Amino acid sequence: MLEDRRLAVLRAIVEDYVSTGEPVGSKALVDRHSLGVSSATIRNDMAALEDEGYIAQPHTSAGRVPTDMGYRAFVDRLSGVKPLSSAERRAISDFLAGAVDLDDVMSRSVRLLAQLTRQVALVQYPSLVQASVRHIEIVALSETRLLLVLIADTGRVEQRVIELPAPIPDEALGQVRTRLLSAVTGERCSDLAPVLDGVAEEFSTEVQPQLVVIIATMLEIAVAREEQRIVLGGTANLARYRDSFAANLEPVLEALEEQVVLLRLLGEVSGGDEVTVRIGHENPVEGLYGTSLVGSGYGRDETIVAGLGVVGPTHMDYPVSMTAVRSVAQYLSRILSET
Amino acid sequence: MLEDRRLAVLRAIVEDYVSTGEPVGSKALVDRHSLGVSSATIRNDMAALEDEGYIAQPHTSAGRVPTDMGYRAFVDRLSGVKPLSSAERRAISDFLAGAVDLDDVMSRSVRLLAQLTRQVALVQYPSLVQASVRHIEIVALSETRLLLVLIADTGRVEQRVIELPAPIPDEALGQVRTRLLSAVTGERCSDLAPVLDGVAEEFSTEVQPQLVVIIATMLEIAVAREEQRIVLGGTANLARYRDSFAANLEPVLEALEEQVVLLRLLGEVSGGDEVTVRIGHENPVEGLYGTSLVGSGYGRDETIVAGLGVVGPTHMDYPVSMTAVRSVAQYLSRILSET
DNA sequence: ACTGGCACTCTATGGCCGTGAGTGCCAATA
DNA sequence: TATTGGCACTCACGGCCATAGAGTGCCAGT
Repeated sequence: MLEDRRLAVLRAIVEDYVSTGEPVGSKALVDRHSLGVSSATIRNDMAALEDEGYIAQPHTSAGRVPTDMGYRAFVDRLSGVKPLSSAERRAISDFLAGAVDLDDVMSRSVRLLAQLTRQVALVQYPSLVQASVRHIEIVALSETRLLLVLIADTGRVEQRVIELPAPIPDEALGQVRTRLLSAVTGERCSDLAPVLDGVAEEFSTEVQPQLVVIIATMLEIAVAREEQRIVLGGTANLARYRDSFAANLEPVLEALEEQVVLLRLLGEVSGGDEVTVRIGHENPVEGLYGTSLVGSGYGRDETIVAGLGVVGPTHMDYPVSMTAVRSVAQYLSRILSET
Repeated sequence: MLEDRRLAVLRAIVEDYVSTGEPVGSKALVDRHSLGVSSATIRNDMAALEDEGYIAQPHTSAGRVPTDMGYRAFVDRLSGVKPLSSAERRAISDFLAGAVDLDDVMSRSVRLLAQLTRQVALVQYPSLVQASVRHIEIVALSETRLLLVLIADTGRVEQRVIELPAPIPDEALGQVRTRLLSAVTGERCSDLAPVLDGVAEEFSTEVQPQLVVIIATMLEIAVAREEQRIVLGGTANLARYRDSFAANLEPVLEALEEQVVLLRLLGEVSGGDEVTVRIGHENPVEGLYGTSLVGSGYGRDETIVAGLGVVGPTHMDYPVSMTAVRSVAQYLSRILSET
């Protein structure tokens, strides 16, 4: 009973602070929410909440502001599911309509997510690690240059130009192509190493050095996860904030430029298909202590292949962000599985 | 003589304002530069410069600030060539070292440019319009799905998945592939339409509908596809400014997210291999009235294929930006031509 | 357990004023 | 004629003070 109201107060504080951006006092609280008690009672509750670490005051005689711990409690126990509005449904179906290309899907997704949440959106390209090889293609560009193309069943296409140590005759290249194609088609990208082991030895010693380079490059493309690309959108939304958050955007923008950092962040919140939230100091990156990350994994046929999410100030609208992230992740999974 | 000193004063004002960020007064000017005259003389010159529209004062009894017209004069007639420092040379050669892939070259270039100028850098992918076809590849993904890959001699690789109206037999596909390959290899991308005209009619009526789709897609990739990509880097540099420029980043960030806008801007400054500058209101985009764009085209074998540049506040360091842009454009052209 | 009331604390706001940088003008000068 | 020193004037900025108001904590009463 008492606990219940305290949590209701916390929820009200979070909601008010998120919408106004200013510390919220006891009087304003009872005015805006029908809590059924007087401001004095609220004050007692607020004092208790402050003792427990859920809220804090910027200075004496100012309203209260949620702490990271407060947001955490809000997210874990208080925020209800916010259904999508019809406009949002329409936006998503519009987005579904024009999907042609994987690149296209990615850039549309990131724009959609940024628009729905009015925050910075991140979408990671499907990883090759969990994917299977649908096809490979080897094209001779010149005597000593090859183009190697690898097509995964997620629709992702990777290509790499290979510089050969020596020319390779056309008929030998044809044999190599056939042999490699039959070896890797349908295999998991992560399992290519054992499959390709020993293949070079099947061929004459004249083409072995070239073949070694080709196989090495193929493994590099398939396994090296550092190649992961992330698309970013809605950066301008950061500048919309007029509070202290906008005052030091620098570390945030810096973090957003570091692919490595982003991959690490997304990796941490995209373990499953549930929406995960990192709030303020829960972030492993110093520059992001004032921001929160809402993310989720998405996948193909029940397997998580990549992550997506949004980044914004800790005082973001979590319910909106969480439902948007969840929905887009689901739609994206559906599209991938249909392909 | 008189004209000479007035211009020297203008140059000094621009330089001081760029480095300090604050309106510059007559006294500060004579202190920091050895102009050989007293502050009263400078005041007369400044009044004249103001009459002519080169400088302005934010309010009475404040120092002067260059106008867009002042920057324009500075850029056109006053800024000397600033040679690259050894550290900068080293940065560029380091950048040259690890170039493997076209994607890699692009992302390295943009980072390099952002680092050299400490501003937002843009690099446009080489256009296909001026390029020739080095190779095409048609891969059957399933009965009714093809992957079409086009490799240009700029190193750019475009791919597109094609949904066929009906299956196409393997042997027919082989013929189509051979025919198309011989038709387009070595041709200019912009000249593909006449080359491919009538090719469909050479084949049996059963595969004609499919072939039409394939050819249409190829043309789309090669010609119509103005879907030019632009890589962007150094956005965090925008937030480094502590003056009024940082106060409204929003329109700038918005403009930077609009590929269309960026393409238009870059297109305007990358006509030739000379560095071009758009200052403040010279920009066609309202949100960029407070920014300047320094850009240049780069190319392959004397032909301009794309543009690159930097975006920053009008009070940027033009000499630094201009030399950086020029150098990177030259190095990029060299790399492309070597390929 | 809740409420009304009250004293207290601070921040934010606005007016006031002195300071100083910067200007324009003018008479004197080389 | 171009330059200079001098001088009065303007105006943003920072410090200071008083006031207003929002918000708190506490306590006694129900």
